[in-house]
Amino acid sequence: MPGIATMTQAESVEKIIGRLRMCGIKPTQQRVQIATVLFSRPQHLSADQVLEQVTALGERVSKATIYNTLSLFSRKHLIREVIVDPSKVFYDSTTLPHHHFYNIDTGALTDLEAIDVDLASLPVLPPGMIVDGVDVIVRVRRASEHAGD
Amino acid sequence: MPGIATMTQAESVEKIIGRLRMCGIKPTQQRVQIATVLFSRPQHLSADQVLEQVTALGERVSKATIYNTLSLFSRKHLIREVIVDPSKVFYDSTTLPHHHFYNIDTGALTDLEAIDVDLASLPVLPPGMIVDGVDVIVRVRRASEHAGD
DNA sequence: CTGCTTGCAAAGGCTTTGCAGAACA
DNA sequence: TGTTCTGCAAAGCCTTTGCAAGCAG
Repeated sequence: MPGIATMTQAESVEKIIGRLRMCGIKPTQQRVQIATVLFSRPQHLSADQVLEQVTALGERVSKATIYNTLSLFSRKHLIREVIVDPSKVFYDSTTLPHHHFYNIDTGALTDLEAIDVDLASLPVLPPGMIVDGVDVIVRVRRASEHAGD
Repeated sequence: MPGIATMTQAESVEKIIGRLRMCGIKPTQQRVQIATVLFSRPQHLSADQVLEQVTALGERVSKATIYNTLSLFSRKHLIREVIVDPSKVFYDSTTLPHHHFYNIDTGALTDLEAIDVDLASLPVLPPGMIVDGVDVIVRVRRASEHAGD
């Protein structure tokens, strides 16, 4: 165990393993490391940032595995993909329903829980279709920013 | 003027030029062609689809120009970028406020106007920040679809 | 005419893939 | 021990960029 292990709740490794198993995910070493980073606290991370943080923990996981694992976790609803920009996919470690602020200027993504989306007013879905999720992204920017070029 | 000009309201070319000028966009031939495609009816098109439709009109516009122009139009708020998937950016020719259904299975994007987003409940924004836009994407899929792998 | 635009093709960034070796049950 | 996962590197896709030639006002 690396010396910096105490920087996150490394002691909850067992909990993380349980969580993975509960979702039908085989808890390999890399997956546990990635999950440890994701669940150390609620946050939004890009694939690259996940890689950086795993590396910062003194572990080595390949980029391919990062992508595969994040994709697997999303598919299993362990985390949620938040798409704010064509080339900026974040993985949100909080699966509780909430929405997001996206700061266009800085690229920062923050949580937003006080917004109401009236799902009751949804039109009737085509037969056999179900709602998989609702994403609300409030894009904000500096007021003084130039809107055009 | 190509013979297929009547397939869309080619007669509104002047209106389109006016619209571009009103937004401070120099109405070049390519831009008018692209705008003609976009505004022929309310729709959501990817860059590639715009290129296809322009080509279908018998015109030739380079891919680079398609990208540059769509980006310019968005920046000038003539159209709106809708990001539903990391590699699926649509350009919405309807700028009236509305939201979207995204069919995960088929990739189809459709309009949705009956949803209420209670913007009044937005938390206070940091000073100097303004809301640039609110995107609501309701992701739907076939009920029988397998959720995991 | 002068500057902005276009087009081509190459470069760029992020993500996926194929296959051999390693790890897990 | 068999299957699944990992890592590397190459390939892939979409988008952006640089530069010379062309169009708009």
